[in-house]
Amino acid sequence: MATGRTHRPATRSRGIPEATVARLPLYLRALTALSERSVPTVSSEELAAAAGVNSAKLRKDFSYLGSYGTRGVGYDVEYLVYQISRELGLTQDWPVVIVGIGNLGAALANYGGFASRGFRVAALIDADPAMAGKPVAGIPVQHSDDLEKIIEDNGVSIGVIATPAGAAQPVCDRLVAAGVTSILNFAPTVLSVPDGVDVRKVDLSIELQILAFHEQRKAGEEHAAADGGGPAAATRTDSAEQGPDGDVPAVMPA
Amino acid sequence: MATGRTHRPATRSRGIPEATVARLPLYLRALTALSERSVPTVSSEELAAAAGVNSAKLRKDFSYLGSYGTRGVGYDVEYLVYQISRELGLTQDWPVVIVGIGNLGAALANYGGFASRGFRVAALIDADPAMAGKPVAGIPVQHSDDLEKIIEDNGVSIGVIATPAGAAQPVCDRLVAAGVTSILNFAPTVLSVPDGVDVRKVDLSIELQILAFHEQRKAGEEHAAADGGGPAAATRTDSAEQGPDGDVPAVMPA
DNA sequence: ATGTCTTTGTGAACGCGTGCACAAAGATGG
DNA sequence: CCATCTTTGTGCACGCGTTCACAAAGACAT
Repeated sequence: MATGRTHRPATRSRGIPEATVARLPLYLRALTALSERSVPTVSSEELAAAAGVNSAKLRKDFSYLGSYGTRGVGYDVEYLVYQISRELGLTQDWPVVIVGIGNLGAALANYGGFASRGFRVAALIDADPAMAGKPVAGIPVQHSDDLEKIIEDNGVSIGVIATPAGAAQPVCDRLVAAGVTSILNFAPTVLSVPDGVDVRKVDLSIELQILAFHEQRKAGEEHAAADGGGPAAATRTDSAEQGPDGDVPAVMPA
Repeated sequence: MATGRTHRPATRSRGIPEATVARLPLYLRALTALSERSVPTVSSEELAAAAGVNSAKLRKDFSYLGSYGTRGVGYDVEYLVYQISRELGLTQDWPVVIVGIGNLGAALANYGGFASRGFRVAALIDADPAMAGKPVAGIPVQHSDDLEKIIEDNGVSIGVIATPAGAAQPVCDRLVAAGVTSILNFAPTVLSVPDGVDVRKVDLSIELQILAFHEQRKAGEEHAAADGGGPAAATRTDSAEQGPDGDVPAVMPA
C-alpha cells in the first residue's frame, strides 16, 4: 500500500516493471537475513516464503534482472544480494536531507535503516531558529535559510519532507530548484513537481482509514451472516499478500 | 505507492475495488479543505486536480458509492464528505493502541491526524519497564504485560506496531489473540496473521530504495543520452499519479 | 416550453500484473 | 554416460485497474 505506488503510468524503467522494483527491497531484506546466517543458496520457493510472495512471481521478477539462478539448485545468496543491490543503486552512497525536524523528523533521523542501505543523513533542516544548532541523532539541525547551499554542497539528490502540510509545497519547490530529483513526502499534501522528479508519499492517516474501511466491513458481515466461525479463526496467511503496495501511506497531521 | 497495496487478491469488499478504497481518503482530504472554505459544490475536474488524480477515475470511483453528483453542476461538497466518511467507517470512534514507544512510536502518538478522523489513541504500550507510567503525548505508557487487558477493556480492533523487527511477530500474535483484527505495521518484517486479519505495512527503507532505483536510472540516462534538457526542466506534473501504491512503505530499522 | 450548455455516469478497449503449468536445464547418483 | 530428480525460466490466460469517449441528464436562459 502505501500511497505511493504506481509511478509514471505505463513507463517501465529499463524494462523492469514498477511492481517488480517495489518488491526488490523485500527480497533484498530476506536475502540479507539468509546471508547473515551464512546460507549459501536458496530456492525460489524458500525465498518467496520468507519475503511473503508467490514463488512464480519471484522467479519472474528475477528473470527481469537476468538469469541468476541454477536449475536444480536455486539462487546463490551472496551473488543475488549483490545483483539486487546494484540494480537498486545501493552500491553507491546516497546523501539525504530531512526537512522538518519535529517528532517525525527526529524519528527519521534516528532511524537505523538508513546507513545499512547506502543512505546517509547529510543534514537536518528546520525552519525554527530555536532548533538551529541543536543536535538530533548526533547531527546539528541547520536553519532552512541555508537549504540551497546544503543541497549543493553535499550533492544531495534525495530529500525527505516531514514538515506540516502547509510548508510542504514551498519546501518541495526549494528542494527541486536546488537540484533534488527524488522526494519522500510525509506531509499530507499532494505535491506538484516538474517532470523528471519522483515523489513517493507516506501517509499514515490514509493507511488507518483504509484499515477502518475493512474493519467496518468485517463488523457488518458479522451481523449479516451471523455464522461460519468468528473472525479469529482459520489458517495463517502471509500478510505480505495484502498491504499494497503500494501503494503508499503517511505520518503527519491531516 | 508505496508498499502496501493490493489486499486480499481478487476480493472486492462489497463491490468497491481496493484501488478505489485507497483513494477515498485522498478525496476526503481535498473535500474537507473545500468544506472549510465553504465551497458548496465542486466538479469532478476540480476535485480530481486537487486530489491529484484523473477526473474520469474519480467519477468512476464515486460511481461505486452511488450517484451523488448532479449533471451540469458537480458534487455537493458537504454531502460527499458525509458519504465518504460513512463509507470509510469514520463516523464511528476507532480506539487504537500503539505498541513500541520509541522515536517513531512517540511521533505517532503525537500525530495530529488521528483525532480528526475518528481515530483515538486508547493506549501506548512498551516492553521497557522504565517507560511505564511516563507520559508521552499526554498519555501514560503502559507495560506490555497488560496488553491483553488493555485491548479487551477498550474494545480495540486496530493496532499499530512500531517495535523493532524482532519483537513485531510476537507482539502481532498477542494483539491478534486479544482481538485486534487490523494492524498497521511499521516494523520491517513480514507478519503472519490468521485469515480475517488485515495488515498494512509502512516501510521507509523500501520507499527510499525505490527512489534510489529511479535516481540511479536518471543518472544513467543522463550519461547515455547526453542531451534533451536537464532533469530540472519541463512542465509541472501531479505527483499523486506517481507514488504507488501502493504499494506500501515504512519507518523502522532494517 | 424549448434549446443550449455543462457535467456526470458508464460502456468498451487496452495494458499491466498475477499465477498456472510445463518444458528446458542442470545437478546428482549409479 | 545415462537416467532421474529438482528447480528454474517463461508462454499463456485471466482479471483488475485505467482511460477514452460519448450518451444521458439536468441546470439555466430565453
